Amino acid sequence: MAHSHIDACPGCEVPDLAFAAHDHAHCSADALARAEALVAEKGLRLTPVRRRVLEILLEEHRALGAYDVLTRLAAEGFGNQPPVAYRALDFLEEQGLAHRIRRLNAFTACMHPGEAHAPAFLICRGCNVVAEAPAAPVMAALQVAAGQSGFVIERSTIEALGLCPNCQVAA
Amino acid sequence: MAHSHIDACPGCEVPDLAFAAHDHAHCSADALARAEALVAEKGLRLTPVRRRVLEILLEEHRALGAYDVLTRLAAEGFGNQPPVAYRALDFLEEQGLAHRIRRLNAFTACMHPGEAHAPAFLICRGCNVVAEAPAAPVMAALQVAAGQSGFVIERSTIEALGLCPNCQVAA
DNA sequence: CTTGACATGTTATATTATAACATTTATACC
DNA sequence: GGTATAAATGTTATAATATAACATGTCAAG
Ligand SMILES: [Zn+2]
Ligand SMILES: [Zn+2]
Ligand SMILES: [Zn+2]
Ligand SMILES: [Zn+2]
Repeated sequence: MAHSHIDACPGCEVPDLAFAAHDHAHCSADALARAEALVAEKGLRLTPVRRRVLEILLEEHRALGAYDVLTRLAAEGFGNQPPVAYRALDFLEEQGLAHRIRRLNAFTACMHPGEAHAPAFLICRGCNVVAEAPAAPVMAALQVAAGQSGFVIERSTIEALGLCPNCQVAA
Repeated sequence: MAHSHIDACPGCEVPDLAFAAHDHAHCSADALARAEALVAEKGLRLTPVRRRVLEILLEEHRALGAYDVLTRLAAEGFGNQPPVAYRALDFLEEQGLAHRIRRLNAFTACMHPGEAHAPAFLICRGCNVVAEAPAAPVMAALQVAAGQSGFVIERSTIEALGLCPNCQVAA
């Protein structure tokens, strides 16, 4: 690889910078490479459909609906029925390579697959960009709130809707 | 009212106790009374459908799908088409009398309407109970995470899926 | 009592998601 | 290589969730 990914890497290691101008080709290529490594390591297969769906999601810091993905797949000669898209998306989500954004009924690529992370998302209603934010403190606070009633958290959904810096200026 | 609601009131003022045995008739009656007061104060109308939908949601600490609500309404002589349920649910949500649980595509009554609160939800996958948890610290942490990238939060979704104390024992 | 705003009823359709089964493709073993 | 096995994909059909658009009804103000 061209450089260390332990260090800051706009739009990739510091995903909040999804809102800022950055070398997105790098984001995308890097996430794909990590995904391939991760899947190989687990003895799983990043088949053509799965890989293509991931590439499509990686094109932008946005979330795509399953049917948007399906349209793209169909145009490229893959199956054109919903399960084709849903199965690939489900696989990617299970492997932590994509995330479901519940507020949007849509999916977005994970920009740092392999790193243990409980994701929190910032969704801009102006430009539709979706960014992953550092969620450890948020999760910790949620654990505390849950723990007070003896509730054990298994999965959590943390999504914030609002305006990114650019879109605040525009408004 | 029978007692002060500033003090602790299981299942109502301390909604995490939705998981515990409590006087739920009290929960329900109190939330409904508050809702009526709140709506009157705003010069809005808690019409028969809206009121009935709220009552239905208040029956249990669970979330109901719009079509579940619709079935109930239809059986009681209200309209039997989706907009009847969705409009009432949307009204209740806008007025803070009900909350949408995105993970479940369902709606749950707010157990302390009128109090300013950014809701966080604990969803038990064993018994399907949904509890509101104190979310201020969670929101604060999320604000910090968002603020670092200049993102301004307008609305947020915080939902945790897991097991309540009872269901942990059962498992 | 009429007007205007709000609420409800109704028809139709859009959007999102899954069940069930057939077919193909890749892997494991001989 | 050739078969058994598992995994993935394709396909048909349908379920579940949600909204657009317009007609009708209700209510309170003037
Ligand atoms: Zn990028
Ligand atoms: Zn934006
Ligand atoms: Zn209760
Ligand atoms: Zn439970």
